[in-house]
Amino acid sequence: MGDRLASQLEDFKVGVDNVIFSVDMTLNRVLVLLIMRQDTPFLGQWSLPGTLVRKGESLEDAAYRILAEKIHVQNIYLEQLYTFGKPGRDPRESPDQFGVRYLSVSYFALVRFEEAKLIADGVPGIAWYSLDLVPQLAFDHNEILEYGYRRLRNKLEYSPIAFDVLPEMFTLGDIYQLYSAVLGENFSDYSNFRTRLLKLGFLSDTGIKVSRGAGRPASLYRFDSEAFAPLKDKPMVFI
Amino acid sequence: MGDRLASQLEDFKVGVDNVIFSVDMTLNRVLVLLIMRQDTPFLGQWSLPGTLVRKGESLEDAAYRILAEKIHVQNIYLEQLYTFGKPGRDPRESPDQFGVRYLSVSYFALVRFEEAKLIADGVPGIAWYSLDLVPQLAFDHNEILEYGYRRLRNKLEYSPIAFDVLPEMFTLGDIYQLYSAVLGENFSDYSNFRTRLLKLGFLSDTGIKVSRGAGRPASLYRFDSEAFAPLKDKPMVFI
DNA sequence: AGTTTTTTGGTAAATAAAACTATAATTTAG
DNA sequence: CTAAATTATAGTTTTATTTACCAAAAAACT
Repeated sequence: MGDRLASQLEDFKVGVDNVIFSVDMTLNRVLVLLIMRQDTPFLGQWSLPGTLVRKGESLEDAAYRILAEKIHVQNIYLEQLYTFGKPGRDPRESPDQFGVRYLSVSYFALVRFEEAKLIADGVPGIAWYSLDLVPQLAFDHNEILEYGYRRLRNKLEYSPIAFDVLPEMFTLGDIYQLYSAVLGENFSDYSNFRTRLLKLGFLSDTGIKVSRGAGRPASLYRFDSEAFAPLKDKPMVFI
Repeated sequence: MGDRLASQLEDFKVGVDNVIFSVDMTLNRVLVLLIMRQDTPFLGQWSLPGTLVRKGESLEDAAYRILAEKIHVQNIYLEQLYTFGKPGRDPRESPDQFGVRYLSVSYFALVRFEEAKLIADGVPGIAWYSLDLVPQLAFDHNEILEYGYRRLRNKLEYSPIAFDVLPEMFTLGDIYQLYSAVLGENFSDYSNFRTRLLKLGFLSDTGIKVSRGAGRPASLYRFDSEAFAPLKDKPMVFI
């Protein structure tokens, strides 16, 4: 930083776009939250929920603001994803509208499906889309979503983010289902997956048994954040 | 994106700051490139090499422009690191200078020390700093550097970035030295490190032997990018 | 009542990681 | 010039982990 010729510099508006994932355990689908745009450009088209950063607002604050505007939910996992800034990525950057660029700082978020109540106020549409049914999105949002999905897959392998989309209590089969849905079928043997997971030492058995259709009833487990805390920085493998 | 009240929105200048790492194999030190600032704010203080993004320039282009301005070098590894945008991170964001924010998109770069010729034109200072001797930097650059160093350590474990800082030809001992310098002493047994590395299958022995002081001469190896290409997306462990 | 389904708790074989040993080829010290 | 020290290389052995597979338990389904 420190160019002399201010006239050469670009002026930016900075947007924050969120890739908000969730999982519907009953239908076993990975979901992403989409908003139907009510403004030009791309009016009426589906897009990632986003906003332009306001005065005095940090990027993360802006990301949380969108989240709070669109869904009522307790637990939110949020981390920065990537920054997209290719010239021309936003049609508002028309050459006649002299020297305004639109940057998008994207954030990656996870919420629990059952806890998340969508807020439809003021937007013509808001919906959880199954990942395989996502339509053509506004701007470069398909690319951003793709980036977010890659992050989701990667982090599932070495980080306990699954427990931010799973319900508070879950069966080991639920976790396996989630991993299968994201990482593809037969990514690992179920029995081995179970033992590996339990050996990590931060899943506590509540003792409560639930029957889901046929088969022996399963134990409900809970993520024990106190048991996890000291392991936070140790490398661990989930798959 | 799509706020109605344009007056609430912040106007940004966007900067790109590079965390450029290298390694001096003879002294076995990890190095980062620093620039002495010739402009206010922080005039005369050391900082990461950066620039403000120009009209029509992509973020990555800006990152490459800095690199090209500061060092002559063939091979460059470059990837986006993180975006820093907390209000007040740049003193030029004074409340009187109405509503201008400074965002920094940081990039992570690796170059080969012997091949990299520093270009001191127009700056009062440019230097490779050993990581343990880095002074207080301008802006939030110490934080950015810390972030970059974490990325360096992480990527060394599962990605072949070592070969972007090592010379074209290197001994297995060189790699071990590099890993020791970054990851700390005795991170692994040398003998086991060797066999693990060779088993990955993309280091080719040139047959050339070199003597570095005492001891049996070592074979020079070379990173075989063709042998690596098909393994690119397979998970692999270096340490 | 018997079959199917799912959870659960295992074992055995294959692989990989960690610890360790020995030898080769050089430089350095005496 | 020779012995000692040093570093590279090539193993082996032991231990731990991963993978593949098996079987009983506890429920639903037919």
